[in-house]
Amino acid sequence: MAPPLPATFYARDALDVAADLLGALVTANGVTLRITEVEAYRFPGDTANHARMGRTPRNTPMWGPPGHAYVYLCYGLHRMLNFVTGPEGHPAAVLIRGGEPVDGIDVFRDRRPDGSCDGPGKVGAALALGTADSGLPLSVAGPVVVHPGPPPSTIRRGPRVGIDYAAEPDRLAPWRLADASSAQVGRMGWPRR
DNA sequence: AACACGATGGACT
DNA sequence: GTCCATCGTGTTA
Repeated sequence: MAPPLPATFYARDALDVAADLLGALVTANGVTLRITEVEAYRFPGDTANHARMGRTPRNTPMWGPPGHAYVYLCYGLHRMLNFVTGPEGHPAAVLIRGGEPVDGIDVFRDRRPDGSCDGPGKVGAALALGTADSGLPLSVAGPVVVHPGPPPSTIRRGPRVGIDYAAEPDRLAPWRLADASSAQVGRMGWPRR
């Protein structure tokens, strides 16, 4: 198998990294997903970014070097997986919003009985992630690893979802990207095809 | 110390 | 479409 994506892969603008992550393979706790949907959270000037108010205990991994996981608890229930991007001290990240299971299907089926993995909370569940995984590197053997994978033939772009608190123009910025031909993509919020 | 709320998902009308 | 579970986190006092 090809080596994991190196830290230099992540050391770029989050939007560029997001596009190149579509098709990549993320492995954790016995399941591998081919990434089908992502969202970029940029810096500076992105009022949807968790780091918009500065450094806090939760978002500390975002301020560290690229190529690390940022996992946080949402609504007290869902663990959301992000990949830290950009140089150290630049708190940007890509949220992994969907994936197709390509390995560990039996385990995946135990965690996602209906087979769907078309939302960030579902990705966290499918990979059995916890906040203890926040800050771990992605480019070396460990609990969470990312390998290159076959890119989509067509990328769909639309505004990010669940960020009504953000100011214009961030709220409408088309920084949500997906494999246009995958079924493991959230249905809501896309512009007309 | 109190409090409001969320980068959601599942159930239900 | 609506409702709401569930709790860590950040902000405010």
